[in-house]
Amino acid sequence: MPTQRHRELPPTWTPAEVEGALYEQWVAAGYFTADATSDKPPYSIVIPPPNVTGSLHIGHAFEHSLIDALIRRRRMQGYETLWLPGMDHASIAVHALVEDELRAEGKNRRDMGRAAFVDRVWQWKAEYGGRILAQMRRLGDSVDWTRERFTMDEGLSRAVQTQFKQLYDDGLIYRAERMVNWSPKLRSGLSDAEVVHREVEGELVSMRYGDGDHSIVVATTRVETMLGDTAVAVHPTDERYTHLVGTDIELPLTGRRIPIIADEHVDPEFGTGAVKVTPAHDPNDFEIGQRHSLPMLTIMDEQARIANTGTEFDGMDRFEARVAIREALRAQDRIVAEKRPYLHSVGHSERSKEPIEPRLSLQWFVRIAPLAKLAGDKVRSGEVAISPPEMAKRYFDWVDNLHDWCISRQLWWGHRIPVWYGPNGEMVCVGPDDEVPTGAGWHQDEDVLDTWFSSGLWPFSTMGWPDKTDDLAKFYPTSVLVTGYDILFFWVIRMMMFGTYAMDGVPPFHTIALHGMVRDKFGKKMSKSSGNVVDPLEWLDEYGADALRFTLLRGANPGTDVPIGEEQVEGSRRFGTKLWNATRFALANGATVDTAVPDRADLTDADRWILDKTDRLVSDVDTLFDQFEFARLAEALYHFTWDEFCDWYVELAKVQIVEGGARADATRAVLGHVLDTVLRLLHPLMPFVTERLWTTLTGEESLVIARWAETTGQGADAAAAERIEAAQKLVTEIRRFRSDQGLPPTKKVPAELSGVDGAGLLAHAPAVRALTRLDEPAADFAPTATLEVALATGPVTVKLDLSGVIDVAAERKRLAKDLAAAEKELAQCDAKLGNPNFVDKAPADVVAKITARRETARAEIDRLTAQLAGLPAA
RNA sequence: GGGCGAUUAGCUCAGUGGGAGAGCGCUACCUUGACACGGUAGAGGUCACAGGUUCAAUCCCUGUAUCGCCCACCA
Repeated sequence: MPTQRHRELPPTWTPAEVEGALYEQWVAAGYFTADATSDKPPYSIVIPPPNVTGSLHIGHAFEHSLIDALIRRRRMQGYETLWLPGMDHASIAVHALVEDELRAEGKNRRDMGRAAFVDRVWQWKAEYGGRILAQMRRLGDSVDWTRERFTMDEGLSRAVQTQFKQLYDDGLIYRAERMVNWSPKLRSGLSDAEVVHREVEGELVSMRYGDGDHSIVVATTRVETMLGDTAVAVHPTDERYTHLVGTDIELPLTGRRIPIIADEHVDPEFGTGAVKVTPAHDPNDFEIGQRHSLPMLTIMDEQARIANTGTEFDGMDRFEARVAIREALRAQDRIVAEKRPYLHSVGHSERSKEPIEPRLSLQWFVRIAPLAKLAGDKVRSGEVAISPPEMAKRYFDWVDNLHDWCISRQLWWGHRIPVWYGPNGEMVCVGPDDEVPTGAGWHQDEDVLDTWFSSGLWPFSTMGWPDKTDDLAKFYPTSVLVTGYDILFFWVIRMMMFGTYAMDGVPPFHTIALHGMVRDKFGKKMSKSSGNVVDPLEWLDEYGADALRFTLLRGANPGTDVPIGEEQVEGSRRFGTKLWNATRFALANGATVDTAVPDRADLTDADRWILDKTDRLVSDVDTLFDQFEFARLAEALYHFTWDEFCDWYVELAKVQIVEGGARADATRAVLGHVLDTVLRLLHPLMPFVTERLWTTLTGEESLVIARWAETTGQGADAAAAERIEAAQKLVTEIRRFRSDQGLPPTKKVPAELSGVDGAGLLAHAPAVRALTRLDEPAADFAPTATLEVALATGPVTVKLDLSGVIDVAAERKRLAKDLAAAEKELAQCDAKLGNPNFVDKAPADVVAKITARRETARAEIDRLTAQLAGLPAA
């Protein structure tokens, strides 16, 4: 820890050198674990899980940059903070990874046994946790990952069991035979959210049931399901089929007879207007089946092979059977039409990729309606805020349209459903403290719970719930959830429902802050197939954590995606370099925080101007932080540092320091104060480089535990600011003239300034001369060129001795351009002011402003015209 | 099929009912005592298109086109 002041910085910096072992020092010093006693409210953030691959994903680098910035600021403000690391479904994903690993090794987990499997999972987790830890540290994440609960499974099981039992006892969990999304590969049911729909080229086959007059044509994309048909449905008002409704028809290949029924669901416009009904293998048909009490024939086993139909097709895979049955029907001359390829949307398993098969099975469900209402109302009432607010619409879309949630999974790992079945059909839901029924014939349900069931408990299970812990009392509900909009449905809604339900109606967050996804530099989605995926570890090596973090934050507009490319990271590193060099300059010139900034009376215009800008920066950054406007606050800091502080104040300060004495001392104090402030403000965004610069500047222990920046309360000096802006304009105009005249920037030119006093810039003349390389006129001064500049505070004339002929053409071009601009301005103003409606209806201040602009434009035109006329003929 | 969002400089994106912005890229000049990972100056845009509201529209409304995202059980 730097305990004594080292006032010099090396002339160059490398991020790696600066970052070095800083993080380890912070951890060792206990900065991240110190349990501050504070009068401020506690501040907690729920964070999503790291990537399941165990390496830092760019999306997580992004998310953690946001979260860490929020946390660091709050800590500097004196809040007691807590991260709730989101390791839950990552942890469960580890199970899946291990399972994949075993499969690759050709091992069967059932042979291996549950205990050995779990051992393997632990091994994996240890390695995985270590990797994540190392990477988050490199990023500078100030979460105390050493407190990470890789061993939390036990506590989580208790929470899961408690919640299940409570829901069960309240009648919100039920078991039912329902149509579920079935993955034949995983041999498990899936929730709606785990199913992705994709356009595929299938076939639409029309086939004739029955014979002669008593026949009907139906179409399907899944011919094989016809074996399970138990009806044909038509629309009740469809006159083509009225005579058939109520009769039976022969179902080919099976010898069964099925009824023709009328149901509103059928669209008479589509196809033939007749639909085959397979209640056990199609969600719509299931509903029709229920309405009409149709038999529900399951014709496939859990691997989607045809089974129990008593036909030759038994044992065939569904896709095999699709062809075989189609051909069998063709042989009977029943195929009426075929459309191939037929583009339609088919649900696929997100994890195992194959088409899902709707399947009738006995599953556990959560009754969603009452929970969803709770979750929706909390946002509707404003108790929970969503940022950006536009995203609330999407939230309501979801929450208001949820179906009951199938929570049972036929997987091998996960939290098992805490229900026991007895030998005589008993069914007992067991709470965490209940006796497990023993004795012959008792067994636990084999299914496990959907990952999102336990994830939904995250904001409070991590704090020790169901026990009434101190953490829970202090940090629940959490201050903010920071997560991507892509996970709104999966995770956020479930946490909202479960949190509100389990915690006596108190929703789990005050604010849900949604961010977008990281895209490549062209705004395209990153994907392995496009080859545009970036590895944040490479950028971390090349440019450092500060540059990576700043880049990500700078792109983070609430709720929108973040394009990021190497050029931007380079730019961020350049910003770090700029900050480094500016601080180095300031220190070399004695910038200090040891002496207070003098009273306004002893400050120059430039001092007052930059101090006011600094104050405004502090309040702007605070406001933007509160609104999660990371991009804008990063931009504000970048702009202030580079364009206001470095480009102007530092240049003006050089002149003031040369002056020496009290003026120089005051300047050193101002430089010190501004840098101190801006480093504090930048710390949450670029923790390493700011730490190094700030400790050098102040000699204090660490910026991590420093107080957040505050305003001076000096207030603005509008007149000083106006003079500075006038001086800036004067400087820019002179530089422009010099550039147009082809004068090298470094060449010193004798010049006479007049009108400076009248423009209130007398005190700034030395600075103007220094910034424009204009020397005082000597005795033999013989001006060859004249430049007139109209400033808000008055006109200034600059006469220069160019010791030669001026470039008249360039000068004419410049003046002509200015003249054209002024004329355009005048025309616009005239048009407005010539319109009586404008003068009558526009607000007085607007009219006054336009009038003033017209006068300025007129004066400019007169001046420029005269100057042009005064130029020697070309 | 439904919903949402976008369309602003070569690229990626901010922004506002009254004078078009940033970063990168580009042009010219400059190794000036913090910084060439730099400085200075500059070029570049009928703010997608068509209507409407308004004294005034890039901004508000309607429609069109293109793109993107989310949702959806049409056989």
